[in-house]
Amino acid sequence: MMELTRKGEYAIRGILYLARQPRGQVSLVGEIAEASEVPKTFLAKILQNFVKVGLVSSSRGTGGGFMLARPAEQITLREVVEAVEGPIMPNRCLIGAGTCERDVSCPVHPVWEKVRREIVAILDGVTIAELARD
Amino acid sequence: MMELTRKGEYAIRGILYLARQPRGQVSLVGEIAEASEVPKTFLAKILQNFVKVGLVSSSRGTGGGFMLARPAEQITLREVVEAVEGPIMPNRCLIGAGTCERDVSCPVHPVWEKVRREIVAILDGVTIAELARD
DNA sequence: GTATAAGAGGACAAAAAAGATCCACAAGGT
DNA sequence: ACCTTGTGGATCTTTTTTGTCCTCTTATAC
Repeated sequence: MMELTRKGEYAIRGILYLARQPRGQVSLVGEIAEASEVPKTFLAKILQNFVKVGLVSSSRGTGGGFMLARPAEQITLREVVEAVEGPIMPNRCLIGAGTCERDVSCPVHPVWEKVRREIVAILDGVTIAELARD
Repeated sequence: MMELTRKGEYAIRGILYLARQPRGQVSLVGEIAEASEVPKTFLAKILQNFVKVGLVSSSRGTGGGFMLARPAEQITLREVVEAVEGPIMPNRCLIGAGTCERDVSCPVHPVWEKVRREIVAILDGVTIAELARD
């Protein structure tokens, strides 16, 4: 239960690689993939997610590649995880058959909400910079 | 990411049904399934899990069925979830390709450990009795 | 002791999600 | 033009989730 997927793991590995490069240095998918031991084509998709949410910037053609779009100190672990896994959402909720659209008559709803907030708080409190300096 | 499965939801619904029955009253799978809107055969499996970990007791034959093995006040949400989903484990860990058997050289490990502890603490703090009284 | 009424356990099937790959295309550099 | 590198879509495989079925065991009732 409640497990980070491979995609999430790969995402973290990938962004840590970028965070460890000298400022302004671009890296190629292949290079990141090899160093992080992540399947190259899969990592390419992950990097696209990063670009889409503005965590990473990319450029094409010769001399192109990827680099962080902001300093690693300003990227939280939560952003990285959510970029590839979507919003943290431990519930989906129960009781009766209802889709449980917001608490009404669902006793467990508040518990999951609390869990969500805690996880978010923890992940928001960790920056990629901290993690990158091992 | 980090989502409770249907099985977990069904498990909670099922045990809440049992918790709402008068002390000593046994319930049939079919009855619990219908009231909780859970597929009967699937619920049967879930109840087996409960029996295996000692949360619920069962008896066969005429007049048989299921009932809580202990008062609902002494059953935590965590026990229910773990009975069907296994231990709460948000990581599986990263960095390099290693299986990451315990922290050595894995910067994110402590973060997942913290997440795990928080979730466990929250779920341990909620009893089925509380949830059952709606 | 035979019929009946449960749950137990295993095998299996369908559907969904995760994990991974490929290819045609776009954009930038030489 | 041609090469290099990312983009986006389609597709494929594997694993996990979700769900069913069938046979066996245990217990009660007649």
